[in-house]
Amino acid sequence: MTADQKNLSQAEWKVMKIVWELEKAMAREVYSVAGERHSWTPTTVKTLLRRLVEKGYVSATPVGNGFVYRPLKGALATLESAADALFTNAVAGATGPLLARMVEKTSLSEADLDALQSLIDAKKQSLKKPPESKRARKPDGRTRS
Amino acid sequence: MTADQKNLSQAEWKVMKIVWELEKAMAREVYSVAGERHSWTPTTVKTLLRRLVEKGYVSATPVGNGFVYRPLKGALATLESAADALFTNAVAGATGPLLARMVEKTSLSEADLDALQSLIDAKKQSLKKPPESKRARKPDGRTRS
DNA sequence: CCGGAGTGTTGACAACTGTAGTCGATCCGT
DNA sequence: ACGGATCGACTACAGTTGTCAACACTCCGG
Repeated sequence: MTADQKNLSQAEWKVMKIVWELEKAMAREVYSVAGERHSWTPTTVKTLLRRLVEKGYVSATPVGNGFVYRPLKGALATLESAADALFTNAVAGATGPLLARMVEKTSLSEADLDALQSLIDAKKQSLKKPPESKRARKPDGRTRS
Repeated sequence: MTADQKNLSQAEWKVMKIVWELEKAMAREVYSVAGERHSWTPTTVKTLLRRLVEKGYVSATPVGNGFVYRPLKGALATLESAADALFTNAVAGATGPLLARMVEKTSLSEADLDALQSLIDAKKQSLKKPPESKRARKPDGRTRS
């Protein structure tokens, strides 16, 4: 599915980031951004770009002499699976503190914070109330004790 | 620093996880756990273990014919820097949703949730109150009322 | 004291990464 | 139409990673 078989290497991630940022990027742009951001020669970027196409992360639609590169996988989804992998390596019990640190050192918008808060509230609820499986109960709120 | 120059590869992470779990592990144990967990031959594990020692992630104190392996870097710290790297690859604005997803799909204890909640509350505060940054109100007294 | 069992060391090797040069095709301005 | 600027394809190459087999060494039980 939206899953990615092939993993990205660090350098590839950097290029992907640029592609995601540009949304639809022409070689030139990618080269220059990558150039000043990582001091990579154009050739290096070309190679990485090619590998990304091979791995199916970006599409290259021909236009003019070259291509226009476009991300095929969403940034969020990709990051998510990377995060998943990370948590897989986490020793049981370390996930909590880990998340805490991450929340701590990441600058978030108010909306993000709100979202997280509700998430947490919800989780707390399902902890208190025994894992009654599908709490189909639509959040009509007032669970009033 | 507690920082790690060398990065761990996936396979290495898996071994590290075992070492962290065992806390102090003898070859035998690592081999067997790794064996049934990833169907690796002992030799493979030996190699990984050696590389981990080289990279400074585990110590090998001689005992008997072999060694006792012990983690040198804490699991949390290591995970943390991995998480850091991950966020570095994140496109601006994706961090919030990413964290949300992570919190969502991770099972957390009540304590963890509480911790996160306070973190979030704190963050919200500092957002509302102008980023007056270092409000290092040091009790040198007389802030004059 | 000896031999088997368990360990670490070496050596291998293919695939994947990080970086980049060279070359021929192509496009645009003049 | 021509030449310079671009661009992608191909090639290269050292270093890292994933997996192991062979071999040599040490320790314990008999």
